[in-house]
Amino acid sequence: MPELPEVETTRRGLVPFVVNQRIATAIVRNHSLRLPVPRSLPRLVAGATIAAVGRRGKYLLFDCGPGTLILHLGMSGRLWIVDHGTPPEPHDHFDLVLDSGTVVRLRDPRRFGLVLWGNGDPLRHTLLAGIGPEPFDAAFNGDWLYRVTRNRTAAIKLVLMDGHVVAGIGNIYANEALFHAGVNPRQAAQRMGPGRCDLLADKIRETLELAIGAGGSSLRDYVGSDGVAGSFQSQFMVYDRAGEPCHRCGTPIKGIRQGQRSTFYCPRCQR
DNA sequence: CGCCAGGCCTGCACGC
DNA sequence: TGCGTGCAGGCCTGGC
Repeated sequence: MPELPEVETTRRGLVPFVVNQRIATAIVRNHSLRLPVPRSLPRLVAGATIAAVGRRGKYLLFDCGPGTLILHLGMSGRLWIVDHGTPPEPHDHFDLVLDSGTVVRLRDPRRFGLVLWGNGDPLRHTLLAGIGPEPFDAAFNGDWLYRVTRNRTAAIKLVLMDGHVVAGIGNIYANEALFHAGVNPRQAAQRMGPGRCDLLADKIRETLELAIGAGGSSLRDYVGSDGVAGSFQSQFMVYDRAGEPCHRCGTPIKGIRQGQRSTFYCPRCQR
């Protein structure tokens, strides 16, 4: 599901509908997400005005003044805008009802998502405190990547997907960024030299930027909050292309398993 | 039927 | 004894 580009697309789609809007109430139809939705949530958000919608990694942060509504879309979560009175469908677990008559609705069939409340600085919340630098932050660069990969014997792809190393990169964009950097996903992280770390950091940013520009990738469940499907999947170079010819050199794309996840790469372009 | 799917936390075993 | 590390398992539904 949604990785950084999809969450960022969602965030941008929500902003015009929710910023400076007052929350009338919240409706929790199913408390059993990856962690229980707090029983007190409706009481906490009712009457608050949403000052901003932020993002940290794949977490969405609704700034409600003294506290923050924290949402994570998990694997199959989708957040979008419906009119007040729109009947909920199966897996519509959570509504944020605004005074304006707009409803922010969470649908998440697999229920790996999260709806939480954070008091004070949301970045100090246990689940957010340890997240690595944002890819578009100055703190994320080749130097950082070089530093955090020292002594890491794990494959570079697994390290990229570790949220403590860099925020927001999941399976799709790890695969895609490694292709664009010409790095073999099985490469031991510690064997990446400074030059390759620089290149990889650049390609991560580039890949994510392009995906955000395309409104993210629409696979299975994901559609942007404006209801418009993203189109970046048409630009996938390797993801889900096992056996198909590399767009650059024609060599069949390889599909392997790493850490119980699917990896795709071009054995010729990625060394 | 079994396997796979965009995430990520926890717990365990291991080596230093 | 403690740490970093790296796996496996778990949470769920739906599609093939």
